[in-house]
Amino acid sequence: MESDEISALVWVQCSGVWHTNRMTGATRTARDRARAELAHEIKAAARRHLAAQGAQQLSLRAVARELGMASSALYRYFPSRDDLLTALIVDAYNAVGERVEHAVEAAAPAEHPRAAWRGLCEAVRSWAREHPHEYALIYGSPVPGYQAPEHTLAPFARVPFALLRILRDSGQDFARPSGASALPGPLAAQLQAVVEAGGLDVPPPALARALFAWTGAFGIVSFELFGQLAGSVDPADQFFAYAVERHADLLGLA
Amino acid sequence: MESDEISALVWVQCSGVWHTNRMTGATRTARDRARAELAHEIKAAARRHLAAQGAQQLSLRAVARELGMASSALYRYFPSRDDLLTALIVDAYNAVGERVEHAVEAAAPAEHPRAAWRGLCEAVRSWAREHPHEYALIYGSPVPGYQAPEHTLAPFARVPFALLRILRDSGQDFARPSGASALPGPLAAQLQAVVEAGGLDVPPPALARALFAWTGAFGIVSFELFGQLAGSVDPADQFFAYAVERHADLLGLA
DNA sequence: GTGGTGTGCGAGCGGTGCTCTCGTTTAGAG
DNA sequence: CTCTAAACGAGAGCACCGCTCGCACACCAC
Repeated sequence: MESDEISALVWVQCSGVWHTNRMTGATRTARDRARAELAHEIKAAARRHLAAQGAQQLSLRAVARELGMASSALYRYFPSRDDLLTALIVDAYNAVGERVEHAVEAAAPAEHPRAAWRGLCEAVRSWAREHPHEYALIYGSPVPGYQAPEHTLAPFARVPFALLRILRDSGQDFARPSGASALPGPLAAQLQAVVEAGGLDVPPPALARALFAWTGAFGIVSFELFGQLAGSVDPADQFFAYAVERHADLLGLA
Repeated sequence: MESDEISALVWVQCSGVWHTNRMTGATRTARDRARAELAHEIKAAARRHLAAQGAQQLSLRAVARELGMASSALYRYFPSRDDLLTALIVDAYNAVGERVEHAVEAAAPAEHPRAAWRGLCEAVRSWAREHPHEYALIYGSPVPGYQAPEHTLAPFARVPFALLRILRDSGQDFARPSGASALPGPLAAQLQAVVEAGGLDVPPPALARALFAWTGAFGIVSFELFGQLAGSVDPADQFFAYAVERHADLLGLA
């Protein structure tokens, strides 16, 4: 859920000062502890504002007011509004990732891969419905010109990696063509590059099915949260469950 | 593409003045013509800014500056920034809807339903990639607290309706169970209500498959545009084509 | 003509992100 | 222990934002 270490690292990188982090390892000075605590409080207040009104309305000045400090003091902790948002993005990725991993774990993925896939999907959707503004922050339209920093990559990848682990442990025989026709050449090559770059242990056809299921599930959740399903299947509980089963079929999960 | 009649109607409703529209029917006064022309120019300038920097950065004052007028004068035409954005949303829905309808039409949907579905998907994706900020405006995270006005519904429905027309004209025998198991009771009931409310002519199982394909295709386009596919299948041409074919299979399109 | 109405303009209000300066406090080196 | 450099919080200020209001001017129906 929290990722203060990562945020602290970001800040230290921004200010260009490294010795404070290197010095004694575990024991920190009082100032460092106060700094970490205040940064945590800033993020907590910002997260409250985010949950209440969305990223668009998140105002540094309002956060500073709530904390009883001058707005300019916030810039000692987050160099810009975008950096604060990035910290919240990382936290959100970790929150949904943790929720998903717990749900998958609880379903005993090796024995019941289909139940694990169901758990993954339900975890994503329930978290999204509980934190719609945080979901919109990470899966909605990005801030124009926003480029995700490198350290957001690992938290971002937790959900798709959980899906790939389910597939890997599902006991499928990936060598068999599994009835589906072979992938077109260019797609197979592209996916093979992904497999090698990411050190994955599923072959391209399974990766293609995983991407299909992943994008499909998130497509439904996004449409539901962003109001595109209003007037058709809203609430989407039943339709989402239906789609999850269809994807499970396509994934070959028993 | 344009929808100035609708926008004009909105404004007239907002100002509460109806006689100007009723008066002579076709012939308008010089003032009315100037008004419509200027409203059109405002939207055009706003669309340029939207395309250049996104909805977040769209500033009424900047639009006014570009048009050489005082910012307060804009409020004679659009009561608020949100109303201007709503006008752009309607235009965007109509733009993608028109593009999709042309693509479907060009594919002779009755004879080649699968090609029509391909055309629909490629039209959506190509329009989205050409107008990413406008796509984000309508399919990304909505402005917090934003409630779509009634008159946005018809433009919004053009794409899903095009898909339903393909299905209806595809010559499928909807009476046959088509191999798939029956829908769960609650989902069937929910979809039946949708069918009746919308006057649709496809049965619930086909509607479920249509929703599945619709949300799936847009899920991929959104993920691609919003950067979620960076590092895996980006650009997503090959994967998108693969997903379109899988959905075509599930839709039963020959 | 004349009065009502639509229109553009400028000033202004409260808000925003962000910068800079200034005094204070603190941590670590000598 | 002293001294210095760094970090800190506060405040003023800049440019910009959405939006409101009052005021002139131009138009149009009567």
